[in-house]
Amino acid sequence: MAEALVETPGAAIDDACCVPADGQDGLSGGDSAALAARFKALADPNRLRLLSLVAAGDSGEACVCDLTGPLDLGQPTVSHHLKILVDAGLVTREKRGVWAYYSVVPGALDELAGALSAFGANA
Amino acid sequence: MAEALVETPGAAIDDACCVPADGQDGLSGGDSAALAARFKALADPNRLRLLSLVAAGDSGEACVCDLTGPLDLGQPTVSHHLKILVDAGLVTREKRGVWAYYSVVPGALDELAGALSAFGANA
DNA sequence: GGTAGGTATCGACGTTCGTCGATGTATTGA
DNA sequence: TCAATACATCGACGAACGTCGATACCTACC
Repeated sequence: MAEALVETPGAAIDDACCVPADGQDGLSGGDSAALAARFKALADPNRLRLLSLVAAGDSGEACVCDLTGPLDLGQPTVSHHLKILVDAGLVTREKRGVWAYYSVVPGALDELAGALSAFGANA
Repeated sequence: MAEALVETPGAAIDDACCVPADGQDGLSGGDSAALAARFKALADPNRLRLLSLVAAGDSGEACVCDLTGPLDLGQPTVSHHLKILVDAGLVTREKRGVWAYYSVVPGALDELAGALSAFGANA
């Protein structure tokens, strides 16, 4: 890191690039797919706001009717986004009576944060 | 930039759900859009593998020809994905001679990781 | 039983995304 | 000068996504 200048031109420039391929450096296909699936659940502004609202809820939870108002979205759309967050393993659904309460899965976001930090640690 | 996460903790439950939570509890629209834009850049398995390969490169950098092989993608597609990562501010492009070297922006992924941890801290 | 309210699911629509082949641009070497 | 290489851009195609209205499901209350 921190070496901007290249090696001397001319000599090592013939086939200097395109050498590595020394085994599988990066993520495996399965790992990248699993990670990407969870990042995809976070790749929407409304879902991020849902997650924020749920985490800021009274005891870390909120019901659908609390979430339709601040988002300017219809109730089916909010329910759809919540299902995506549940399928990604980021929030859980608990039905109490008529209402459905959503809460953030403990550690799920920290796990993703750790994966991100691991990327930067290599640089 | 994307700092302020949540304030104004929710109100107490009366006898029912749906207390409108008058203020803006969660992320603002702009913050959520900015965060979602960067998560969207991570929401693809091939881009995650690109990021991993770049970070695992020789001095934290790699050129396009190093990346087309392990990914089973065409060169235009790899270039397209790299452009998305550059536009998201996650990697930088530096052209040296004929080759274009990509490297991970220091701190960019840690910033995202911090935003994720802030979500979980509220639960 | 019947009614009312909260939530999930379904079908459809327009938009965005991922991928590719073809082509353009820039740099190197003969 | 010309040819070759490395990379970016363009145009197009199919698939997936976000949103909505309509509707079905389920629980509570009369």
